[in-house]
Amino acid sequence: MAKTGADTPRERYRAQLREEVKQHAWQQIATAGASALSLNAIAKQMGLSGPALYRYFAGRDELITELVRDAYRSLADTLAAAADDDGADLAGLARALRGWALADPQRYFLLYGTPVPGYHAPEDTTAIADEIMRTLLDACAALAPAPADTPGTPFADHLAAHRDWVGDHPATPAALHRFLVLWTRLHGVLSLELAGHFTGMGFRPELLFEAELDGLTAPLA
Amino acid sequence: MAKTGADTPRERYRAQLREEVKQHAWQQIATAGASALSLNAIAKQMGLSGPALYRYFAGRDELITELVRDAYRSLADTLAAAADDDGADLAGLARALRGWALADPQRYFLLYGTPVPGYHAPEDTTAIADEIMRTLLDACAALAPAPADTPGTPFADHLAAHRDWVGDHPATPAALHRFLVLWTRLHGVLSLELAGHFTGMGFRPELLFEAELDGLTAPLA
DNA sequence: TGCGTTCGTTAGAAGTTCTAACTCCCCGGC
DNA sequence: GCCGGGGAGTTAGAACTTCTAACGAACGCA
Repeated sequence: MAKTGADTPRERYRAQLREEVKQHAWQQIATAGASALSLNAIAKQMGLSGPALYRYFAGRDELITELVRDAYRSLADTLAAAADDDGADLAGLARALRGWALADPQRYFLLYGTPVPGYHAPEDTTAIADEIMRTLLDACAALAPAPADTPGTPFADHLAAHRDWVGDHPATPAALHRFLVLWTRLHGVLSLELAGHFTGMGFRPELLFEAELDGLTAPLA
Repeated sequence: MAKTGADTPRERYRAQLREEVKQHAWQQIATAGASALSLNAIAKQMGLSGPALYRYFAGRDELITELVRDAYRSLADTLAAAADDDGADLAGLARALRGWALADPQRYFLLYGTPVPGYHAPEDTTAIADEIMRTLLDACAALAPAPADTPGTPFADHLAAHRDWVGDHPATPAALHRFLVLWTRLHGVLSLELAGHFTGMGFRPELLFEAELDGLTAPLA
């Protein structure tokens, strides 16, 4: 291997301290949001003084990038585990996504919330994001094994002509459409719920989530 | 009237300067996001020096609250105009919402994006938000005039028992369900599109939006 | 014309990110 | 076993931010 990481004791210490910083950062993000993340405050919490952390992170942006990477990784692993457990069952995946989002709303928002205008995610983080998409797409493709004879929706026809983004995935246009609908509908319910737009309305958001899920396992309208 | 506002020339000047500050703030938000909003930078742009703006806004939070209020007002007016033009046509309302969001994505995110953890919207802004919801709910209620005989979805049954939030609106549980589905699905597509999660995928997001809209005018699954 | 309100200013406190320079100690080679 | 290099942590400081306080000056109303 090229860079195993934990070679010398110094590198081990370095990795450990980086991990500790990230732990404090998550705690801070969960309580005050990503925009309120302060390297200074983290340093003070750890008993260090200000600029010490700049030995470990080039700046606030690199720390956030690292957090984004970890969050994507966590979600990808969670969904992969759910796919293994339930045999790529779509409802199981959706509920795993919901559980993951509810466990730490700010972490979900860090990935799928309001983007920071200047910030561009590095290549490797988008690769993990693609992995997440592929897990969901697999489940959609497995749901309707052979709908090649059905004509598909008009939007599916459009997708058939623009499927570069799926690479060599053997999903049918109908499966692609189902995946996009799955993604956007679940995100719609989840993000509004996490943002608190349903509070005070009295009804239970999880029932809306389940209702949307029921519609997604049935044929699309 | 109690406070007409533009009484004395001083008050007129005051209102005008407040408006000018907000204009610069929107410009700044559109390019760098809401979290990067700087009163100092706005003052410099206007040829004033730092603390001068504190005569007009108690602080950053009050400015943001004012912007939120204006954004809600703008969206409410846009939807109301669309409802008048198209006779409360649901598709027309949805397209008006989409157009409004695309015109200034950061403005949409300010209302429906990642919430600021510490911030709580004042009473009057939530009142305008309710007005927006009511416009959409009206269109949903008008779409299916008398479906009282149909049993409705399981989630609609749940809504029938928890409809305090609609006040005295005469919408059926099915209409409530349709409204929530409309809102969450449109927000799902819109927010992911505005956040750039579809860029690089090649397909046209507006077709996905229209496809979801087609499903919403038909009976729910 | 004069007085008071309000405006805009500068000064300054407390916070942030981040750079620069300095000390100190630990680890590895000899 | 020692001794030098490099990494760790420190303080100082620049350039920002929000926001308060105190000051002069200008404007408007009576």
